[in-house]
Amino acid sequence: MNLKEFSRKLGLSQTTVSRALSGYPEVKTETRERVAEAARKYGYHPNRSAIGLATGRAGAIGIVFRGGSEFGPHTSEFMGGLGTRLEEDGIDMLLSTVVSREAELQTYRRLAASKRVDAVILHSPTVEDDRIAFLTQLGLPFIMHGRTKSDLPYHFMDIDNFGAIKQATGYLADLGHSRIAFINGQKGRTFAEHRDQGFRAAHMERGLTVDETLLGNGEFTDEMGFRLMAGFLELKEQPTAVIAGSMMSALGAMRAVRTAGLKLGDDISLIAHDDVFPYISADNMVPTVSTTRSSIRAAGLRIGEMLHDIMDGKDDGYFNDV
Amino acid sequence: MNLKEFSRKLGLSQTTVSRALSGYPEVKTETRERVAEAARKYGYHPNRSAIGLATGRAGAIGIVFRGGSEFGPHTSEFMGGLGTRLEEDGIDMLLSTVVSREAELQTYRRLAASKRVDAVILHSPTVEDDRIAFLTQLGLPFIMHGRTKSDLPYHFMDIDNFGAIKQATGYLADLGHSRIAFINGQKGRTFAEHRDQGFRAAHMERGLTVDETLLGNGEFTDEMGFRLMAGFLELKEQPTAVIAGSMMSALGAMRAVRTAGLKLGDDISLIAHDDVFPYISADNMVPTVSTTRSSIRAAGLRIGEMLHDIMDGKDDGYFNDV
DNA sequence: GTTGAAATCGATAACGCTTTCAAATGATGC
DNA sequence: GCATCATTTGAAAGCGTTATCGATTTCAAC
Repeated sequence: MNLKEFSRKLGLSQTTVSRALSGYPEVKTETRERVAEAARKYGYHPNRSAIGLATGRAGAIGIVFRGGSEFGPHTSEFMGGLGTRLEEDGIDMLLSTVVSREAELQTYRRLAASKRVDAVILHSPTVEDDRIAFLTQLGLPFIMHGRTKSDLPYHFMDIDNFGAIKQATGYLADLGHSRIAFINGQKGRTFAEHRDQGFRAAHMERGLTVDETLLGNGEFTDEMGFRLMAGFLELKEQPTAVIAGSMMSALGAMRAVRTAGLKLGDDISLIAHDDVFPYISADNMVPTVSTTRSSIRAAGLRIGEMLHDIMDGKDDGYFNDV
Repeated sequence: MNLKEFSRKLGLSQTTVSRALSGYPEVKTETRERVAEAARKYGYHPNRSAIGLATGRAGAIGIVFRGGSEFGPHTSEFMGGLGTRLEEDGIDMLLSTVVSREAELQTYRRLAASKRVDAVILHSPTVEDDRIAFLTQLGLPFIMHGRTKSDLPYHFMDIDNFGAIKQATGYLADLGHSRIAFINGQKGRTFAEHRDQGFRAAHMERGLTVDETLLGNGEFTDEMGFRLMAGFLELKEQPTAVIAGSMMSALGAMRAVRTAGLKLGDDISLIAHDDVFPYISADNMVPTVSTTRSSIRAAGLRIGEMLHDIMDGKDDGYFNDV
């Protein structure tokens, strides 16, 4: 059923019905209710393509994933939060999977040119992220989940990675640990750099020196956690504590500790910093202090909120931390 | 830039350009190439809303997630595979998150009525799944990932859950185990029922009887794996082997075994059946036999393939296993 | 009663594409 | 050369909305 037919059923013009449905003020309350009622009854929903063509807005936002492998549990949680918020405004989420960074940019270009989305969300930023310049130049609005260095102003939403790791490190140091290992994220990623700085800051504040051999970078996988931890344990001077950057690397690190015949909690203390995983219980880290959870789901909700405002034209006031 | 402007630049009519770009045969090869070249050069991409309006096709498929919590690693892998395939046809994936089954159906109604998607993908089927009837009646094409009981014909894509668990169970039984525990998925889910049948079939073939107290159902979480396993270990007659339905429940089960002071591999054998998780190494299950991986990513690819055909009108021949 | 402003409503022109049908061009056979 | 047919191009009519005006109704105030 289309507007024409639907409005004829109501004995009203298309214009009035359209206005009633879109919440414009110049329609009598009584009329509006009658229209809404009929829409429910007949199950009328305006054709989204037609709306898009007439308004120039797609009513959707885009997210591009690279390799599909970025599609981990962090992402899942994030999407859940984001989707919940966007649902309220009737905005859909368009997903694209892509193989390279080059292809990612091409996708943005396509999405923008074909007007499939009104904005995109960027994730997994690197320290120098060319997407900012690209999208700015393209004129496609975006919000970055995370942060990067940029001369251009841009919207972003980030958590305090620096503070979280600084706090965790400080906690261990205050317990008397002087040899603390750190399994950090991939080198080049902004959050990893920030965490690194937090790690160092905690040391500096206490007059401790950082042993560079106790620092490791890599993906947040079980595998990488194992490899890095195993490496630390082979050092002449083993660490007495370790901070894992995610639940996954913590699992791997635990395995390495076990394999080495050591006991977690007694021989080595472990702190896992991560966002909430509903399907992995923190109890899995039994002899462990798990700190600083910053629900990534909440971040999704918040970005949804920002998106809403940006699409409404309220384009300012978001160039800062949350 | 729109078609009008773009075609003027080329000195051709909109008709010809449109045809050239959409691959219609009645356009000279030379002309087609000239158009393609110019499209690249100027970055012209047809407005998707306009195409949708003119053709009646949305160029997108929809997937609805409930609660956002269904959005686990299985899903991630699946989406990766699916997206890769759809990309080729320029079809996008539309995600919706929703809170209840009722809301899910409403979403399908909206997506269909507003012509936002051409088809949807159903996942996590229950034994009696009302979505089949609903969507059939709605006239919205769909493919179910998994299977359900239904009088109506429907497209689906499933793996051999029965066979996988039967094989795993048989393997353990042939090693001499007679008390095998089974941590299965949620009761009511089709795949869980199929797996249950496989478990029983393996016993039956060998003249073994199934001890119902060694069967457990629940979500595939670490937590649930722990709880069920801990329960099994409190029985007078403990199991000597256990099959975990997923990596997550296996992790929980391992924890329960450790907590009980037992040693995996010596006191208890464990088989984890699951699809490939790129970010959890199977090594984490050290003393474990991990069998039967059926890449869920491949399932995504396959469904993308089916979708392609269905949208092309080749609507038959898919009512069977793959 | 009039009148003028405010509140409602409607006719119609976009929006950017596809597609039908007609026209033009090119090739072929005699 | 010319009729015939195949090949290639174009003009114009939709597709289902929104948005811009203009028209009508309502109603309080004179």
